[in-house]
Amino acid sequence: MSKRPKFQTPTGMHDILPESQPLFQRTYNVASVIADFYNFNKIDTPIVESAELFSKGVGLNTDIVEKQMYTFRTKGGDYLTLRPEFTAAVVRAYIEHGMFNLPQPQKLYTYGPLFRMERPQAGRFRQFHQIDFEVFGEAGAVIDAQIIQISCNLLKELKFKNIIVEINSIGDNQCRPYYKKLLVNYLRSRESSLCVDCRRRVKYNPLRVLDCKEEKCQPVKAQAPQLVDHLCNECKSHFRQVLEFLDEVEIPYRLNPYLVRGLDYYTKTVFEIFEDSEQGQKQGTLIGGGRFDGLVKLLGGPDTPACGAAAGVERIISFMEDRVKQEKTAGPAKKVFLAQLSELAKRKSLKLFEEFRKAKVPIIESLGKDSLKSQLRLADKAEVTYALILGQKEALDDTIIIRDMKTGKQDTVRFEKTVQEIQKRLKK
RNA sequence: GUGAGUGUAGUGUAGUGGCCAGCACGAGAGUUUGUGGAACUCUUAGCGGGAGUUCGAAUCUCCUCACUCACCCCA
Repeated sequence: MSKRPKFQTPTGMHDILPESQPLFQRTYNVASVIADFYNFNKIDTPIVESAELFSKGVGLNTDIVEKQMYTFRTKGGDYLTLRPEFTAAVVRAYIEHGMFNLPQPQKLYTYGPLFRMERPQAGRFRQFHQIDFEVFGEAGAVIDAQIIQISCNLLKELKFKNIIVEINSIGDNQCRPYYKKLLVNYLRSRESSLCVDCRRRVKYNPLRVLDCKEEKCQPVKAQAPQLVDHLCNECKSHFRQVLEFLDEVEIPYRLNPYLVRGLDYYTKTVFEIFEDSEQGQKQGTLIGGGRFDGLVKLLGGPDTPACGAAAGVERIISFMEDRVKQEKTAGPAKKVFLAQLSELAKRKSLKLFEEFRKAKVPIIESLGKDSLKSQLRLADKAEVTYALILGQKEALDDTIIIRDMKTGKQDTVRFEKTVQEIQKRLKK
């Protein structure tokens, strides 16, 4: 790189430059249209929340809370945290505003920046964006399926072709504790065959062992008791129903008994959606989510079932980038360029520009430039259809030249008819 | 937090101990008088930083910083 600039974006954080704005815009637009169709209402929550909201909501011994939160102390002595995820914040809002008193279900969506202090790498940043959907007050398996369907539709609308849903059920407070015991007992018996990390995991987060990619642990994993086999009746039938609904809407899914998510609040259904390709493997989860029936109560609200999903905007966009390179990246092309020459013309140009604004005709100016040549060069680069040339002579005569940039044909028209004349020509 | 790799103008690159660190694209100005797209000319701007080895360092060593990638975990 060049001489290192004095100021740079902090590690893992990025400027979203003009050229990538259209992609973000498009993604958010598609999400909004979908959210609107499925009757989700938009909500925005603050970027900072009480630190405790996340430690309690997400879970004290999750990685996110343990080492990834940006937490700071206010003058008053409160601890605030840059939100590392949406769900806890949206749940807080749901409770705080008594939305449980409104007709259920309440469907909410939001999008914006999130912060996690991890080492950045492909598809992972310290400031990143998610689009988040949450449904409150509906316990039925249809909702789980619908959330997954919405997630898939979002990707489909953004032209993803080979997406695959991985799904699992991690039970609820009835069956999970029992299963955990079973698993721990099993793992203890095989402890010597586990990798170093997993031996530690057995103690504080045994489910995570199922996630381990160490070769050493694979055989142990393979023989481990599976959660699916030990679900209570309710969870079992819930899971079966979710799958039946997915079959119904023909969403391709893959059962992954090892899918465990890193956030403590999940119950029953958990899922992750990937692009089914090599790059997809590297980039990781595009959309992840699941049911969290205990969270509202945990955070002080009434016992309320809920289910949601969150989409990683940067990850989605990184797939779209290659595709979009083929398409035209330029924004809507402007059609008219205003070139001027001399002080008098400059003054009149300033006024003329305003008339174009009032008429809502997009136009590019070049008031800072003096030579006509460089102005026309700009007009050429901008690929406009017409250039307006206002020189000393025209300014004095109250006329203006309209140049057709394609044919090079020029007409002189009355200055006060400029906007009118351009509008007429653009209509053709 | 652990490990690996990379670091030359705005961008992409050449240059592995020694001639003013080249090239391309970009950007800006211009090639007689007020007219773009081509050509030509000029300008612009760089060895991430620091220390060391050496007569001499972009090049070797060390430190540091940054970026990238992987582990972990996740969107």
